[in-house]
Amino acid sequence: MSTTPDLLFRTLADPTRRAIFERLCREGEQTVGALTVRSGVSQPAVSKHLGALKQAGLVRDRHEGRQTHYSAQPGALNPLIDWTSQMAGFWQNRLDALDDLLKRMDQ
Amino acid sequence: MSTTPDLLFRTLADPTRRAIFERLCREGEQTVGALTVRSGVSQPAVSKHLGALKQAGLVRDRHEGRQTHYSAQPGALNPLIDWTSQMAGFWQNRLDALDDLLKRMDQ
DNA sequence: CATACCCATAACCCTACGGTTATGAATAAA
DNA sequence: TTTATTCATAACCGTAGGGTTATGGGTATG
Repeated sequence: MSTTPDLLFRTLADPTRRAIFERLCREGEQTVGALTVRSGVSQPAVSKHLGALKQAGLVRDRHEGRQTHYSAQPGALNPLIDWTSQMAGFWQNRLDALDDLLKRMDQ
Repeated sequence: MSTTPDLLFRTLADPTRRAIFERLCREGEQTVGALTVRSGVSQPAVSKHLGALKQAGLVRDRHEGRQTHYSAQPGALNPLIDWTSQMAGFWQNRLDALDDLLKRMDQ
């Protein structure tokens, strides 16, 4: 039983937020300041996006002195993977059923 | 090169719309009227969602008399699958690099 | 022809939410 | 201790978009 992918889809729907998550996946742990550079938005905006990503379980934070390091938590993508393969599975099942039907009609 | 999953994420982010797509995947082709029943929203709302799904390539429509039949187009999920495995891949690469580093330090 | 049905579109409303600036708490540096 | 830095939160604004009702075009039915 996979948990609902609802929050995951909503969280990843925003391009800016998804870009931040992609950077964390590609480049590993980053501070808020580092993520703000070339994000195209202000530091508070980045903080809010990181908050949303954290609530969705997509990132972890680690405090060190006055800076906060964020890192991706890729296991959180599993419900998404489950959902897509489930959808593909339903499709395949109906294809198999159609195949069966055609075979029986063929006899 | 996978096409951008942006439109896909945005389209699937809405629960009502995603529920319609799920029904089409599970139960196969449906008319707008059939989809409206138990969708929890009005017929125009369903039509708008189907329009969005169609624009994202997630469904196809087929006109027959005065009714329109919609069916899921699961191949359209491929960019999503590509994106998730790419993210998982970046993660794995960085893990491998760390592993290498630890091995070299161990010598 | 008149009527009923199915769907799409238009016009509108309202909320969610992504952006901003302002500010403060916590920590490092002078 | 004073000053500077880093981040999070608050308060606010504007817009995108999902909901509704109203309506019309196209097709089947009486």
